[in-house]
Amino acid sequence: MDVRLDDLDRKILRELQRDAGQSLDEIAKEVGSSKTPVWNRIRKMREAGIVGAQTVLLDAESLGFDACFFVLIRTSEHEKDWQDRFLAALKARPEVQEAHRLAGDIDYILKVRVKNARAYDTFYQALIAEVKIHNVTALLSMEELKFTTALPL
Amino acid sequence: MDVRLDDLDRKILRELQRDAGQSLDEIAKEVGSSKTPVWNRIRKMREAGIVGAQTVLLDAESLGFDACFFVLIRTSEHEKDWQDRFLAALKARPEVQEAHRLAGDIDYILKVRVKNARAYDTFYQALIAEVKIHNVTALLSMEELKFTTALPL
DNA sequence: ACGGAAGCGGAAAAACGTTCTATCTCGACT
DNA sequence: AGTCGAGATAGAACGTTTTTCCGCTTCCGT
Repeated sequence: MDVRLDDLDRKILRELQRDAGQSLDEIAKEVGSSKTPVWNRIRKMREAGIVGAQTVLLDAESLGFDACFFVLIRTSEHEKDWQDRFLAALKARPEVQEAHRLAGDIDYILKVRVKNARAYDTFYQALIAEVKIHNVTALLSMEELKFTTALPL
Repeated sequence: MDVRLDDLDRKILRELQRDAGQSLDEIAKEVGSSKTPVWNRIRKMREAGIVGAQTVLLDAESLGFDACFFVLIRTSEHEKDWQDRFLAALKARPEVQEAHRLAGDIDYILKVRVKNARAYDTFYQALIAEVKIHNVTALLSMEELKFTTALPL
């Protein structure tokens, strides 16, 4: 079920990333093809899991989300059970927008988006009450200089 | 130009975040309204800049982007001119998916998505050749535990 | 050169976005 | 309390887009 992508596929993906709202005709014109092949290729890439969710990006600030933290986590616990509970806690909390397990010194990094610093503290207290964490450093974002979900194809 | 959001607006935004591909009828049924108000409200929120770009999320791994780094940057330069050049460099590089200016000890954090560790090194060398940076720490992601662009409304 | 599979462009059918209009709701004012 | 007006709503109407279908071409293996 794997799909080998050619140049046309990549052009289509580029267009979809740029604006998923445009019509097939527009995409077809842009990539130099016609409607049917564009449609078939998108369908295949969807089935293959290359193309995932279609979404809109909302402006966090105008919705009152004024604080964004990057949270660096060190833990002394490395058993499976602890990991499972930690992961479940992260997935259950919508303010956690991103979570990565890292190589090296620091074990995890989270990106947490909340309404204000107090909301972050509430989140933080709830998290450390739920799972044991050795060391936490929070980095507060003052300004989002760049944000994109697009991959450079 | 500001829009005060009511409960219906938030329901619509929640649906759009969940799946921006569904039809107006589906959204209307889900939020308990009809097509026209849903359409008008989305249009207004678009104009107000609350609703931004519509995009698809692609699977980075199946497209060969196997490495993701978080880059912590300290600099000794804090003049306007340096900042401008640094910002321009970040915006020009598509592998930089996210960049924040931070409060405190560390000045900037970047999220950099590349095909492999070598590609990261290429990026890193190019960046430090372009702008003077005092200290850099790269955190390598082993596993993306969670990713969402959705805000918790 | 031939056969077959895969991909293509264009046409038809179904679904959808967008506009319009009449109706409804709700708050302000007398 | 009653009335008026602004703004929002449901539903129908219209034009566009998606999705399916089909015949044609291209390309590869034999």
